[in-house]
Amino acid sequence: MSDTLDMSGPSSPEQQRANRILSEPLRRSLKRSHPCSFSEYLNNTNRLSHRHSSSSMGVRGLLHPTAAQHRPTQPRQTKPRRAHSSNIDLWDSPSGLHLAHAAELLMRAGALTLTPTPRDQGPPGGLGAGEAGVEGEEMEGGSGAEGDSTGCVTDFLPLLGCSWFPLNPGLFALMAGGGGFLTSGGGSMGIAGIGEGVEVLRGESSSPGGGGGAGRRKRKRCGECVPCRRTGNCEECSACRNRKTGHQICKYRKCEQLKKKAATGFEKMVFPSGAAFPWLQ
DNA sequence: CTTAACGTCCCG
DNA sequence: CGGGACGTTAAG
Ligand SMILES: [Zn+2]
Ligand SMILES: [Zn+2]
Repeated sequence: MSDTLDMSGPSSPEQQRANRILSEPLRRSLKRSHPCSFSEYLNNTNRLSHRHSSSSMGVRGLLHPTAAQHRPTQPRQTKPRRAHSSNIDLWDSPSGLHLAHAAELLMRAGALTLTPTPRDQGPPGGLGAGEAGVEGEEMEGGSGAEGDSTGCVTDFLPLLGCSWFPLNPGLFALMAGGGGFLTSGGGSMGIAGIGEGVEVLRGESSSPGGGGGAGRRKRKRCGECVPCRRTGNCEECSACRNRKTGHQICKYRKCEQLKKKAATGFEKMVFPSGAAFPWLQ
């Protein structure tokens, strides 16, 4: 598996982590969809379209917004909240397309074709070894830093040339959701930057606030922004004061990235044109 | 197990 | 909308 895929030595823990991220979820998903999964896949897709009606939860406010949301009975504290989130993560897609396989394929293709992201960053471990002085937490803006990324842009579209694959720009977009950027080049597209696309995909596509569920993964602090680099709790802010019940990190240590609302794969992608969905225009 | 902290609900 | 509470995830 790693014959052709040689990342010039996984010396940095980061790369190892990335490796894991790529392979672990992949494994999982493959397992989920069995060897001879095709029929099953289709079946599941159909099944899923019926909205896993008997999910442990998640139906909460979906049906019977009134009946299901009967919380007024108790002032609170009775915690009739989610009836526990033993929810099995179901891979569903908003558009009805089952992305699990698409994800695997694309990620695979991406991993094999694209060179690993040039810019490495270490959120957890790279905390001290990071470049001190960068301090620019707003490294989000993708437009403008295209110069180097072009290096790892590859047209693997023909590579995938499978007719069965529901090729839809949206899918690509989703793939790139992990923080990558889509670059369109005269008919062909490429994805620059391999992120945690898989995670993004599995991260509950249902409306987050709509009572979808609790499937979303927790984001981790970037470890680069100023607050992240801060050490020690101030013990004075509200978060510090009521840590017992608040379960929140000190306000002065809250990662800048995490302060922003979690973006879904859809919202995350940005095109050179600046439009989120150019093909929809 | 325990601890740290993210996500989300919920109320003011 | 902001802050608090809580469930939950993730790491030790
Ligand atoms: Zn504090
Ligand atoms: Zn940060």
